[in-house]
Amino acid sequence: MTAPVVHELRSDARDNQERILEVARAAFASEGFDVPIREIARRAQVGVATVYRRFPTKEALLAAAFAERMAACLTIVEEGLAAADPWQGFRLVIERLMEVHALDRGFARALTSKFPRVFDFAEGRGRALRGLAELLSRAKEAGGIRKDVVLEDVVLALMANEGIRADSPQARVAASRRFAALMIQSFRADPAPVPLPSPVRPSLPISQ
Amino acid sequence: MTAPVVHELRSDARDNQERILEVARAAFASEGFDVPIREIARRAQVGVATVYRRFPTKEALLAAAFAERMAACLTIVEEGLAAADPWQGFRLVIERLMEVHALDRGFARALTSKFPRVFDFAEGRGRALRGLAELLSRAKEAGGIRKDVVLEDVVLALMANEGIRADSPQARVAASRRFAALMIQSFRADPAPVPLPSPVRPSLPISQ
DNA sequence: ACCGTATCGGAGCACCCCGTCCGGTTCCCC
DNA sequence: GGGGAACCGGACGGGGTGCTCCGATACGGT
Repeated sequence: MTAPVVHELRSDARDNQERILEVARAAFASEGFDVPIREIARRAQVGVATVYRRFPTKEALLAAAFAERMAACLTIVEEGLAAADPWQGFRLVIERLMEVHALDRGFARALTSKFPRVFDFAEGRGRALRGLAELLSRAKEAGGIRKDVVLEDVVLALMANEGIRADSPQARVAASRRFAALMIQSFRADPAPVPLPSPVRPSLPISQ
Repeated sequence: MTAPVVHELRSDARDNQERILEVARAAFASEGFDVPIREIARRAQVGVATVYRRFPTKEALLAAAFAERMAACLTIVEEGLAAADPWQGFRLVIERLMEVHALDRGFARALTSKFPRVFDFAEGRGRALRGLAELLSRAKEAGGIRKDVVLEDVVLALMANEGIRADSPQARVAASRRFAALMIQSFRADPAPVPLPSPVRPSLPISQ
């Protein structure tokens, strides 16, 4: 479903495919999904045609590269649903989703971009959103979250998180952590302010 | 300073320049700043060379097109500083800045992107940020905003706002309005939750 | 060791982008 | 209205991207 059939491949072809996927994941994660296929082929020490033989289009490569990220997101949501305290579960899910998105720019963009093609993203995204909706509903019922917060607000927050840029992945994660705390604060029903993680310096040249 | 000299231009050249700027502003606002120069020339009913004659590089055209948006941002900040209640001023500034950014995708991206070249953006951005810092400081002192909120958080919020996508400019503005309210809520020192504007549906296909 | 065949990989195609060149056109002043 | 300078705009060069073709290569069963 996610990875192409590896069974009947020759050994060198299998090695190449694995190397291509590894390289593609790393490239898309750090540089976003506009990395040229040629560049991925070069880094995987492989010809362009070899990439296209395994992944007939760039979109297919993107889908394959992001499949495990999507699985990670679904796992995060399910773990959140399994948490004893729905409020804590919700909080954790937001934090962890934002961290995944911060770690992989390409995945985040792909997720919130509407790809017309096959791309089983729609299905995974739908499942994740349904899980989020359920979690949100429970957290609201338990009194942890304002009643007037809707699922669309959570989506809004996740999209917004994607707009955050920073120079390094670490800086992005730190910024996302702070941002997650701020958003959660604004969702919270309990009026008492919660402590925030340490502030971060975004990539903008501030005051100069 | 912002617009090139118009004085010694022939009448047709002046007309063309104005039409190019108009078209460029509209195009960059609605489609982001990766609109091809050819396309702008076509819409302005002008040859490519004519665009390049007035604006020697695409960056120059961007700078010229965004100059008035930058002025608008500075005006917004100054009006916020002039407000009697620093908290209300801060609130209004955030809301209005986010609205401007939502209305002009290209400008938002240009602002938070670090252009290496001339681009007097750095100066305007610096002034805006200093104003924001002053406003934030006053609002904190007046007790409207949490003491642990720093200027970087405001920048974070503005960058995040840029990540919000929607199908139409109206939808973007509505989404930004909601987002601004959420962020302001999280900055607020007063524990009582404030009402939010009506929820919005982001461009993501939700639950499907 | 050998050979058929799956696989490889670089050259090549079609397209799009930014920015320039130069012959033709238009304005403006007299 | 006429001439010269300012101006226009399509064609062009250089570079980049997704994707394909086909001769060269390497695997692996015999």
